[in-house]
Amino acid sequence: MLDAAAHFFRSKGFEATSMRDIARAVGMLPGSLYCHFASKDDLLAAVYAKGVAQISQAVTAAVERHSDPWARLEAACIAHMESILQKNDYAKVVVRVRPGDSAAANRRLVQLRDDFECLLIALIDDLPLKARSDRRMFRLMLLGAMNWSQTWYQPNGLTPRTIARRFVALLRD
Amino acid sequence: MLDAAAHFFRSKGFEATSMRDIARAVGMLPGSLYCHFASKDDLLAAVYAKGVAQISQAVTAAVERHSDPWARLEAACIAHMESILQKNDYAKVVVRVRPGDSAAANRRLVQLRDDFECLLIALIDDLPLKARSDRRMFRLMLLGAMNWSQTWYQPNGLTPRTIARRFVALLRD
DNA sequence: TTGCCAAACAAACGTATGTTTGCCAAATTT
DNA sequence: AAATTTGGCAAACATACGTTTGTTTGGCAA
Repeated sequence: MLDAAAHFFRSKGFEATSMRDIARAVGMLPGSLYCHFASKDDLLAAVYAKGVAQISQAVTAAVERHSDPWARLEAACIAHMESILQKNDYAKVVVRVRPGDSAAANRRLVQLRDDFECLLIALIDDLPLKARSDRRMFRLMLLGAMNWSQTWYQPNGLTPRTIARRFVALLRD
Repeated sequence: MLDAAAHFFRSKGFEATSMRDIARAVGMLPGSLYCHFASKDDLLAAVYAKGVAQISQAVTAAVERHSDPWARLEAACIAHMESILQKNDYAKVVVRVRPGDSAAANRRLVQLRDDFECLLIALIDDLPLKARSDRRMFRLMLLGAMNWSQTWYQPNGLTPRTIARRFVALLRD
């Protein structure tokens, strides 16, 4: 059920996905979904949480393999890009669905996103930048560029890995 | 009617906005909207076109006041950011609504977006970058960072103008 | 064998959706 | 002054929505 929900949320968006879509995909009747989730918003929250967890996990695992601050940031970006562009639907939902799309689950979704962003903040804090550099702006620029890539990315073009590398390179040089 | 539609499309999204919402806002009955627009998708296309036109207009006007390539790009970014963050609802809809949200109007919306992006392409082509630089990546990074700012921007924080300047500065230095 | 419980079914709930129809008054054209 | 277009009203259309209800089923523990 989570898989089906993630699939539709990421491909059609939250509002455009109906409980009937999900039920049909898993071979159940619409009402049966409510044995497992109290509401559509709850279902979204579950998918969203799993998505954030997967991104966080991929990023932390990638970061641990490096010690140089720039290498760690690059590894994080590669992991992030691969997660939201090709890995699976859960991570994609996190970028595609706005927390505000579900008034009921809004707070939980924002909280999940914020938790994840702490990872990036720490990585950028470790960077040897000029004293004047605006690290917050650095983060917002990088994360924005990455997340927006879901809009234009095509599987037959550049790989998520090289896109991530070039983004980091553009900021480093 | 366009104003009301733009307002709801930008604040609630396309799917979550009903024709009744728009009709109520302009003091008409739902059916009366169809005297002016053949469908909800047509209404979106009209709003979207006006939004793209406003951004393009603001950007070209700003660019004309400068001759230095970097100054021109910065002016363009400032105009873009002010358009999509504070000016009016039409421009905001262009960033908020995905062309795919309306299957019927998809092609027209994508076309409009592409037309606008040509402006940025030309500006970046004029930049004195190292020969190896990936200008396409440069553009996607900058545009992505700017468009995504709609997610985190708060009116009481940094102004769109300074955000744009810092984005450009991060890429130049 | 009994009792229980979770999970799913079958069917409907009330409401909201985009859209269509027939009509009418005011404005515009002839 | 007559004819015609325009723009909106009133009401309904058919469908889709998230959710609830009462009931049935399979499996497990006492």
